[in-house]
This record gives sequence, C-alpha cells and structure tokens, in this order.
Amino acid sequence: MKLSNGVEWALHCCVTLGQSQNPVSAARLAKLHGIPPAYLAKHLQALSQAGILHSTPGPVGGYALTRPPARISALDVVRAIDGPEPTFRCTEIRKRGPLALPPEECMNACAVSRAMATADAAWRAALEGVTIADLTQDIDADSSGTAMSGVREWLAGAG
Amino acid sequence: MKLSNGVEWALHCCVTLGQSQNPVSAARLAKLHGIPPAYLAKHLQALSQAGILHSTPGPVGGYALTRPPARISALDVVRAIDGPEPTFRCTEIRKRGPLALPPEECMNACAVSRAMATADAAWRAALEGVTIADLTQDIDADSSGTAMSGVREWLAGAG
DNA sequence: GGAACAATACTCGGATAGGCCATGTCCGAGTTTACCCGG
DNA sequence: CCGGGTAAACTCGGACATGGCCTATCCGAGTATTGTTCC
Repeated sequence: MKLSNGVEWALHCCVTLGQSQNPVSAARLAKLHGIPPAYLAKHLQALSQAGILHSTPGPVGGYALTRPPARISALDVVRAIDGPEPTFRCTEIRKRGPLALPPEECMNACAVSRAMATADAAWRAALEGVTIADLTQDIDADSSGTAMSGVREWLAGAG
Repeated sequence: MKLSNGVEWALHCCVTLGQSQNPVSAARLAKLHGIPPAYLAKHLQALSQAGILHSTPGPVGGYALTRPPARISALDVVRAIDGPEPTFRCTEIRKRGPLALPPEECMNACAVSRAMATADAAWRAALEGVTIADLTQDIDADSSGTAMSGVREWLAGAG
C-alpha cells in the first residue's frame, strides 16, 4: 500500500496558496517546489474538481483556495488526490468456496472488513483533525517564522 | 491508495489455521476460500517469511500458526503481506526549489510528513489492537457459533 | 515377522509472464491583457 | 486624447505514452509416506 506522492505536493501547494491573495499558476507552484509542472497540473486539476481550489484562466490566472486554510483538512486533500475509495476492499470471501454463506446471512459486513474499516476510520479521523492552517503554523514554527515570509516574498517577486 | 487484497485472504487463512491442530496445505486453504491456489501460495510464503506461519514439507505438510491466535495482530499480517514501509513517503520537498532549506534545518521531519505519520500510527494502532482471536470470535458471533465448527468439520474431512 | 531400502507422491519455494494503475507528458479551448488604429 | 477592435500570450482542461507494482502462474528442490525386499 503506497500513497500517491501527489498528496504531498498537493498539501504543500495548499499551504503555499494560503499565503497568497492572488491566484498562482501551476507553473510557478511547480518551480517553487522543484517538481514537474505538467504532472503537478494534473493533481491541481483534481483539487479543483474537488472544490478545494478555484481556477481562473488568463494571463494573471491560476489557482486559489476556495476556503480559508483553517477550513481545509488534510483528509479533503487526500480524498481529492487519491480518491474516495477506502483502502480496504472486501471481496466477500464468505460467499465463495464450499462453506459459502447464503446472502441472507451477509447483510452486515464481515468481521475482517469491519476491523479494516475501523482502522481506516481512525486514519481518516487523524487526517481530518489536521487543517492546512495547522500545517502552515507548524512549518513556520520549524523555521522560526522565516519560511512563510520567504514564500510570500517569493510569490510577490518575479520568480 | 489501495491495499492488496492478499491481506484479506491472509487474515481469513490465519483465522482458519487457528482452528486446526494439524498443518493445512495451501491448496486446501485455497479450495476452502474459493481463491487461486498458486497466488495464495505466494502470500502464504510471505507470512512464513515474516514468522507468522511455520511451513512443513511433505505429504502431510502445510502451514500452521507459530503463535496462538491471540498473539497475532492484524497489523502483523498486514505488514507481512503489504510490506513494512509506511503509506506516506516524504520526498523532502523542502530541499528542492529556489527556497530549498539547508540540510542542517531538516534534521526533524517536516510538518506534512509528521501529520501523515501520525495518521499512519493511528491506523496501525487500530490494526494492532485486533488479534486473530478477536476476528475468530467475531466471525463466530456473526454466524451464531456455526462458522468455526463448520470450518473444523471441513478441515477434518477429506475436502 | 521385523527392519532397512528404494520408489513415490505430495509439499513448499523461488523464478517467470500479463494487466492495471500511477507517473509523466503533450497539445487544444478559453480568457485576459496589451497594442494598434480610427475618430 | 479616447474608445473600440484585434492580435497575442498566458492560463487551465482533458487526451495521450511509459514504467512499476500487483495479479496470476509454473516448475524444481525437498521430505514423509508406503510398498517391497531381504534377513
């Protein structure tokens, strides 16, 4: 099980976009983070379709957050990039083989599926408790308050 | 992010093996669950290498649990099948781009990586809290106590 | 009858193809900007 | 000098190749059984 690394890019991009009042193009975001522009565009597209970002075309267009960073959770970003499907997909082993259960006894999920779903819920709850604003604050704290000001300065400049 | 469905098979097989005092071959486990025998063998091999199962060759050989079901957690099975790597792999975006941080400021993990690691820890903790014995009991409860006795009967028979 | 030996059948183990999704890239549709021309 | 029109440049959006991992499978190495043969 490996999480798409696009999630990491998307989270960093959301943190960056929270520092800008104007839209920022995919090309500039890619240059700032040192990642492939075309591929990042694909993920930003997904964030736009999920309603997290708002895209504006044109020369001064780009992407901007639709909500304040405090109202965007890491789970929102993960679901937008990686898809809403749960990590575990039950294939209903109960209904196969010589001891297959009849469908009327399979109304509720099997115990294995329930255990995996519980773990998945715990994972999602942890992600839901972290917002883009939290990440921004933590990153700033790690750099003694210089990281975000540097980002704002870079965004204001020509790049 | 999708979890290998081999995890589901491995969990069910561990529950089944907990009901048998004698080794059970991969072919019989596959037939009981209605899954491809050769592919299941690959996963059972992984469980054997992880120290969860003990394999005995020969005509009456097969796989058996190395520990009581109460001492085998779902996390052990997941790690054996899916690998020990965490779901999120930080690519150190901080060190890339025009605002790259110097390595001496990257001693601790970045905030994004920490948040994902926390969620991963929650997921693993939930899996670690569930044992094969718990799953066995839950499955039996779902079927009003008939599932495990049926499995034991089938294993005792010719199959 | 008992024991040793050889043949056998069954088991696991690793090495080997195929399919699907994530990765990486590209070009076209749409829009804002800037410039140029006319009044 | 000012307004309208046009051309251009820049943006996003979806469609198009490529690689790696999961899926699926096979055959060879090793061992307990079993039958046979000899003492």
